[in-house]
Amino acid sequence: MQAQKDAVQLLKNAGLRVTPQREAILQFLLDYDGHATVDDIYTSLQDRFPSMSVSTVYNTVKQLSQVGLVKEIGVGEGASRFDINVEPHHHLVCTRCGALFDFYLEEPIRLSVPPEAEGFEVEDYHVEVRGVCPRCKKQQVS
Amino acid sequence: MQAQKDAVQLLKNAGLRVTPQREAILQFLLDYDGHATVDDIYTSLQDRFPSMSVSTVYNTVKQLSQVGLVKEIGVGEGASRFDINVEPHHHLVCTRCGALFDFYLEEPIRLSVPPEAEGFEVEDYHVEVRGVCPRCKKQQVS
DNA sequence: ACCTAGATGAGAACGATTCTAAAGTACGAC
DNA sequence: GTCGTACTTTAGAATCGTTCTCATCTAGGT
Ligand SMILES: [Mn+2]
Ligand SMILES: [Mn+2]
Ligand SMILES: [Zn+2]
Ligand SMILES: [Zn+2]
Repeated sequence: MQAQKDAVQLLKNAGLRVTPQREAILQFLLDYDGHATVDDIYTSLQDRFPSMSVSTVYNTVKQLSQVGLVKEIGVGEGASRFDINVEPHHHLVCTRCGALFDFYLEEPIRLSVPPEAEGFEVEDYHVEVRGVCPRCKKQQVS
Repeated sequence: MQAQKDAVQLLKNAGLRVTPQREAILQFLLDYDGHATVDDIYTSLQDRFPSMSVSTVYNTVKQLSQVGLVKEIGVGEGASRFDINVEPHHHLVCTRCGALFDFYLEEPIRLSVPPEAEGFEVEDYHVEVRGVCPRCKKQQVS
């Protein structure tokens, strides 16, 4: 009885037109275990959509973000990553290999806003924890 | 008796060669109230160094970061910003105008690391709070 | 079946950053 | 003070991720 993660239905519910490319991109993200870049998506779908443009991937992930089906994560260097996990959560970033891991805060942050930002209206926040992932730690020389 | 923020001395102490460009860039950041981009620095020093290359600014801020004299802040879209405030602190980012404000956490975060990231070695972290700054709130239509 | 707002595809354009290679300079050694 | 050399600067090309343009195509309502 649990909500089926059907790409077509999700698109329809979001009020987006269902195209083969959109369906494939959303399905890819639903199946993908991790935080895919546009290029990850693009290359993975080359076989099935040899003529799909990289613009289409950009357009699609942007719209999926706008309707809240995915979340864009821009950490450190390089390309944005797209996260099918849209719950509020945060990320560990490996400074060696760029790997990303989800994590959750045990309690929400409490911040002291400086006078010059008095009245700042908080929408949301994201914590980026940098460090060395277990895999890179193992391979370390030192 | 307080530590003089002399650009030349800071460079020497950091073991960096003192060049006019470096001195000017570091001095600019010391005087600048905020979070300057490479282009901010570059354009502001055009008068004094008409032939300075943008590469020099990139090279210099990278080295200043490496020796810990400045901190590179990469929030959201657009160009990196460079922060002369190297104490651990975090940022409010205006999603309308891009303005950046410092803030401090009242207490350090406590995170629950998922099993697949077991053993992740934390180096540091940065909290990016998105929202609407007081100025943009005032100008708002709604 | 038809119409049209919206989507796609190819490639150009863009902004930020890095790279390259040649010419210039800081600074330690003498 | 002069010299040598390792480091720095410069201009421009190159790269990377992303956005834009516009002609063609199509999903989905009528
Ligand atoms: Mn995530
Ligand atoms: Mn700051
Ligand atoms: Zn790693
Ligand atoms: Zn603002």
